[in-house]
Amino acid sequence: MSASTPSDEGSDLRPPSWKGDWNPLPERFFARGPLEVAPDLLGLVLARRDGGGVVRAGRIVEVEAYLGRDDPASHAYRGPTPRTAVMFGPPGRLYVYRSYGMHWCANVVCASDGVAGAVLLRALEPCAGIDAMWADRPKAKRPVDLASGPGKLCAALAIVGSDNGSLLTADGAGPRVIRTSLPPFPPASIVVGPRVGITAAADRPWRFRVTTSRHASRGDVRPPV
DNA sequence: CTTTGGATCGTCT
DNA sequence: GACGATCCAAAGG
Repeated sequence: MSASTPSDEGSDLRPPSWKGDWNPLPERFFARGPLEVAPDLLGLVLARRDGGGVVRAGRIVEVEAYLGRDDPASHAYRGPTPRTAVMFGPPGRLYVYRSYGMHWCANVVCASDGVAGAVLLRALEPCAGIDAMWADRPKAKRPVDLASGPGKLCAALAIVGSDNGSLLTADGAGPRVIRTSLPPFPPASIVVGPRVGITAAADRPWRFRVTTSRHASRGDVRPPV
């Protein structure tokens, strides 16, 4: 009809009905190049159970691929250092670093042992443990503020420096990447663009995000002049 | 809605 | 000593 219809995308108004599936992805999922792993992460769930049994979880809606020695924007570009050692280790771990002296950011380590590569987790659509997320994101005003950015995402899931190097493929508590019964995002809803917040190699289109989710971070870069 | 500037400190030069 | 893979509040349209 011609009458204005309210936008009923649905996934923004209510959290997706995650059924509590707990199937951590195996190491072979991560043992590929970051450019292959990054788009495959969209629609999967990042989850963690903390000591109190509270489960926090959210669908991944935005990521960025960071290569190793070939990528001037990567922390691994100039070779391993104490900070970046995890990126050069086996796949399926979490690489956590501190950003601007204040925030934590989390990456999934890819590729093979000895080869650096990672995917930065940039935004989640919260599914579970939302009360706990609000508690750890006191400055958030709207639900889309809870995890729409790499620093916010870590705060929402209580990811901190001591999670650096943790094994994503294990059973049990801790951060995990989980395949769920939620339907995947259709390929047409995934868009590719330049990475956010970098100066080196800023033209490489290695950011992947789900356009139909409003939980992705801002930062679509202006068109080139 | 957009733009701007400040916070804050580990890491590497 | 400089620089961030960021976030937020404030101010202007």
